[in-house]
Amino acid sequence: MTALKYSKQRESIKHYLMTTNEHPTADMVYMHVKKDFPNISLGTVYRNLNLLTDIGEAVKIATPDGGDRFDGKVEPHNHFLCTVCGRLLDLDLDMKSIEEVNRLAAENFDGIIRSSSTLFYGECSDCIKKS
Amino acid sequence: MTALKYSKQRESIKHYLMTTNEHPTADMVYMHVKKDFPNISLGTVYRNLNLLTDIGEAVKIATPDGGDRFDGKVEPHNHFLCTVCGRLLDLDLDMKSIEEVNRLAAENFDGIIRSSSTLFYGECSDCIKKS
DNA sequence: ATAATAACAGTAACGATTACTGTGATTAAA
DNA sequence: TTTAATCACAGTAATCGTTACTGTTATTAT
Repeated sequence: MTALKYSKQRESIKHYLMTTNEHPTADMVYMHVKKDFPNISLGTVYRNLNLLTDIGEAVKIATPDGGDRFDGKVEPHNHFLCTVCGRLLDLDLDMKSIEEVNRLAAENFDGIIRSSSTLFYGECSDCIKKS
Repeated sequence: MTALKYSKQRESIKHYLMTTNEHPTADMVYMHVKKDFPNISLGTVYRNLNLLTDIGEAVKIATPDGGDRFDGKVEPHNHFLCTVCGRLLDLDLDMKSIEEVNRLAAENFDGIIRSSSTLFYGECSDCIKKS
């Protein structure tokens, strides 16, 4: 209900999220945005990341190894976590497949499924080359 | 490499994980096991949960809302997080569907996919009834 | 311009998790 | 079945990611 007020800092955070595919942690966002706003506060980064997530302009990705990652790509898609190097990569399934999974899941389930997020595990191409 | 030594505490933690479907947090495990071992340490719970996870006798589930959950059911299956009440429930897809998803994902992906974990979001049946 | 207030920087507090330390339990070997 | 080695423990301190607080600054509506 409270009006949303513009800020350069939020603009910068959002721009970074939308132009990177690094799936940065809050701290990575902080370090990056610091280049343009040397005295930005980490709290500001967290507040804006959560704000952007709440209004649907960013996505929060939980991983079993430490802090959350953020993504400026809000269209439904999935992620791959390399168990060797720890990198988080985009993994696009076409919408049909995603919807199909949700439909299959709904068959044996006694509630309403609104969305889903799949995290795939394995070895990324870079780590395969090195081994 | 270092030998694994038996302990009643680990036994109890593992037993609880295997017989509940609550997907407890570390703290919930702590409070439960405390009934049998009143002076067990929370550190012991964490150490053993991680140990069990490492040796494949438990699974750690990351959720975007706070602490990790643990599951003694290690066969591949997925989970549903109710966005209303916050409960985490099992959601079984048959193996065929899971494998199919992994196969579909592998088609557009340049690495090896070993496993996947899908978190579904929506409203559980209890919360639907109440609304 | 002015007033109202959202957003900020800086910092303190918090909750979840891990690391450390000295003690006790389990295991393998004598 | 003692002994010796060491893993696991309880208890506590430290760390890490995140959120909350406070006084100041920037944005917006009047």
